[in-house]
Amino acid sequence: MNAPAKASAAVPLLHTTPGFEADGGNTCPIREVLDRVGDTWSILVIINLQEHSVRFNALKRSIEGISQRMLTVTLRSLERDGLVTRTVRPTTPPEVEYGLTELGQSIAVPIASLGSWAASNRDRMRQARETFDLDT
Amino acid sequence: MNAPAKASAAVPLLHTTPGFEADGGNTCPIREVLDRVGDTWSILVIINLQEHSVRFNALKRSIEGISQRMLTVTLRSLERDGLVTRTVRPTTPPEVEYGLTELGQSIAVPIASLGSWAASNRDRMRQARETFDLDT
DNA sequence: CAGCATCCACCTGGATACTG
DNA sequence: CAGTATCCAGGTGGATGCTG
Repeated sequence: MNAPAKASAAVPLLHTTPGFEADGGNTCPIREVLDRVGDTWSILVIINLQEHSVRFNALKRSIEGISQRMLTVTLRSLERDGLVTRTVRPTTPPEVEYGLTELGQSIAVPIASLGSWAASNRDRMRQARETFDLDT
Repeated sequence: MNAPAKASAAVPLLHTTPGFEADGGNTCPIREVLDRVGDTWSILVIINLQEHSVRFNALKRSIEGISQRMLTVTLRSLERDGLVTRTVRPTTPPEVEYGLTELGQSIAVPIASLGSWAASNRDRMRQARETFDLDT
């Protein structure tokens, strides 16, 4: 997909798994990414934009429970990180369409695989919880 | 920090991507999983346990910046969710080993792929940020 | 329609001190 | 060694009301 050319240059590896190098001062890559995308709504927004661009209120309707404020904040943050595009058509009333950038599309892939895991295993996690809480 | 066990019901699909179904009342699977694993330390702990079991203080040393409290809390939470095992050997001083369950090993896979993405693309995200902030 | 502004309750996680 | 207990600052996100 993207050129991983300069990969192992800068960061000293403390772990073998890519993306989890701890380095002095800098957070490891995956923490940095999760700090931006690991909030309550970002991932849901990304998934909802994966197939096609969507307008603000349509997006709001498709993500159950999200407030207007949080949708705005989340979209702004994703746009800032280069994952989402914002297109305004100066009609009346205005139409604003949000879509994924190439970068946004690419992160949707690993996110989707985490989603698959979640769909297959959340019941197992729930059961583990109940069992654990019984022993308390 | 306790969540009373609530109803688990059949979930209607609202989106096509597995793991992202929105449903009334129930959170979609991936949000439920991220609510447990998306905190500051869980993922780092999982990765550090992936290769072999590790004792408490060794784990603490290998995760830069984690406090004793947060390591305890995180491990307890992961154990509760059935991702981590805790083995106590009643020696003096006590030895406590933490390792991944089968479930824990399986989630490490999608997490690792997200880690790869992060390693390859965090620079792009950083650049997007800088560019965005300049226009503001 | 697509926001922004404000106020605020809650939760996360850091610092610190003490224990079997 | 492997925790527990307590206190507290800062951030996250909900509710509400107003605008071009």
